[in-house]
Amino acid sequence: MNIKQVAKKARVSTATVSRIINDSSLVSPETARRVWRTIRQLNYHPDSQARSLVSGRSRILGLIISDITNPFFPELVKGFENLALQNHYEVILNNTNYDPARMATCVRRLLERRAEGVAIMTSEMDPELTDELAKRGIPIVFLDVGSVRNRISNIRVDYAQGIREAVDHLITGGHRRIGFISGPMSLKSACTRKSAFLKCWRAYGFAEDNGLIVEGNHKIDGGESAMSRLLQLKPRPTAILASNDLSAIGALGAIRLAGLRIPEDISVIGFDDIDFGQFTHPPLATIRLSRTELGGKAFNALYRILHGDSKKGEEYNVETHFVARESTGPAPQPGRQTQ
Amino acid sequence: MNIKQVAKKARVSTATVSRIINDSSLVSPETARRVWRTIRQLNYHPDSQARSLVSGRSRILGLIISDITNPFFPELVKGFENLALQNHYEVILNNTNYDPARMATCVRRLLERRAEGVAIMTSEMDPELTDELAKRGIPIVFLDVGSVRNRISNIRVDYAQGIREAVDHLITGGHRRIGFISGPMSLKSACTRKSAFLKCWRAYGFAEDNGLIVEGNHKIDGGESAMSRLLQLKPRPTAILASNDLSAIGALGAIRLAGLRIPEDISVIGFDDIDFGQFTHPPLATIRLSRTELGGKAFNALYRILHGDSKKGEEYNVETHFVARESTGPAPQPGRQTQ
DNA sequence: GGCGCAAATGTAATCGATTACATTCCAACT
DNA sequence: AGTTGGAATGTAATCGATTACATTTGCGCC
Repeated sequence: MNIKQVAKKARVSTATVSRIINDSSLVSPETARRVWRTIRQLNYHPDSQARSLVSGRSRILGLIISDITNPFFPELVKGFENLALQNHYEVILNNTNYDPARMATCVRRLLERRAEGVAIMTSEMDPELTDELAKRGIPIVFLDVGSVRNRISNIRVDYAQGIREAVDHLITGGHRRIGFISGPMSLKSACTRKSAFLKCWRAYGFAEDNGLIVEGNHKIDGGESAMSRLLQLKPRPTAILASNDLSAIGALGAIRLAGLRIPEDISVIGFDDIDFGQFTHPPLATIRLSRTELGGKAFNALYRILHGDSKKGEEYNVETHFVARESTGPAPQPGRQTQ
Repeated sequence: MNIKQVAKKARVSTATVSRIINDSSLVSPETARRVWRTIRQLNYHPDSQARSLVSGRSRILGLIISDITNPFFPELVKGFENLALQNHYEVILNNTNYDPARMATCVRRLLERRAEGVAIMTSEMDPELTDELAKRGIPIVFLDVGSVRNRISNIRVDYAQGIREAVDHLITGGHRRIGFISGPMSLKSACTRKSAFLKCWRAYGFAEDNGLIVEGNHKIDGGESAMSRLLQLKPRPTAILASNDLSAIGALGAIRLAGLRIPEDISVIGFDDIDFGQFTHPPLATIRLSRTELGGKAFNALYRILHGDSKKGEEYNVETHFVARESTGPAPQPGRQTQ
């Protein structure tokens, strides 16, 4: 079922069939109709490998993430993929599983498949690997990476905005002792979030009190243990900001386990706005980061480079915003603090 | 950076380079070393499109699912992908978003990419589309589809086993009125689960009481509203089985909202064993369906067909098992039922 | 020394498309 | 009538690999 068989059956040359598949404008309408009928009859599907071999365009994009089972990523993938498919690109999804060696494998495979562009959101990125890609002129878009090398585009996440809104909200509610549960410091994105928090913190003139910042692991159990450490502080923090929603959900559990009430005793705010946050008890206030938008912007960045509408190395921006839900309330009166 | 340039630089023919890339046994070790050095120097990566064009093997597998943002799927994808990558296959992931038209697009794209095999776990599968694939001899594996046409392999999920274990557990605890929150009846998998429950139900000699079976939507909000309907029954059910964990989590919320305690007033059991279930309050008992295993078996089924180790149309099996957690307990004494 | 054989390597056809260039055909214009 | 031009279509080179078949080389043996 190749182009020759179609050409033969329709009594035209392969060139004509090819023209019809790609752009019928150079072919008489009558011939086009006849050939289309043959194509349908034979159920012909052009071989994209052959097409891209000669055209030099694979119509494949790579998307490299850490781990699809991390609830942060599915929406991002969906946002990227939907746009890609609409624009007739195929997406090859790569999970590095937080393993640098696997990352190298991913890049090699994308090179062999002749991917036209690559979007990357992982911590374990060896600069040599990006050079591999860059050397071949393959556009790269990083998502949420602090410092970006020359000629590599970046989608910045404006953490500061959302954090400012959240802290404003807490301060308006009378909170002054705010704890922070960070992600694992081995993860670049966790560091970025922590330093955005710290920066906001200092901007409010608060002293940097290390006891109020504890490290979790961006998972629920890490949030639980981080929170139980925070609960031992005296005076206890009246509000908690977590580096992601999973940590915050863990914190909810630890607080409840300690016999305290949310938000009467402690307010909790997460980060990301994963779906589950709406259904925790109480529903989790959070800072929304639209991952669909993040994925979509990553695709657009690549698309614009591939179509010459923009240069490599541009910066894009995704905003974050505070989402109020029932897990925050006014600070408890100092005297009434239980325990 | 193609094979010719490597051949030229290493002063050998392209055939020799090709042999070295694929299987050096026909080449003198000395030449092989020299050519490998050149390959590394030039940073040559063979073009997989060209390779598969002539070899007739794309080393691409398709994986078609409904929606990656549904927490059921990420682990399945991971299980499939990990094995595929280990065996040097590339995976093209397709989300149909529950849209039959999009499903058709997915299949067409996989045909054009000359995928060597396709694994499918969706409801919206038009038999014409599978025929398209089957006609071209592309092996297909369905995951968890009730009735399967000839020459199509199937990974069966043994729902009965897990449900039996769960119901046994409840009955041992004295429960006799057990409600069931089903998924949307528009989804084939939801129907399969419901009928497995009903079958088990009848096997225990219980009368089929339609009031005890209400339809949710496999999401949290649907579980909430289904549960609040179940709470209006008199006498109220003392235990609930849900068609998936999200529905069960919704049920937990509705029960708490009604001022009842879990498990003292009502026991709840979910289905799937998603990660979140461990962190609900109380932790959610569930019926575990290993999605990693499901994905892995799907790959193995395809792999064995592609390597001639098995025929098309074989059946595989994935077990399900009850996982006890704190959301179940003994049935409340009839007299002591509140409200 | 010549023959045969195996190991090492090369030559060229091939996969299925695209596309530059060539050809054919017919209408319009001088 | 002859020339021109453009529309429609065809011919054949090309993309980057693999591989059947051909060739070269070197060694052992009689």
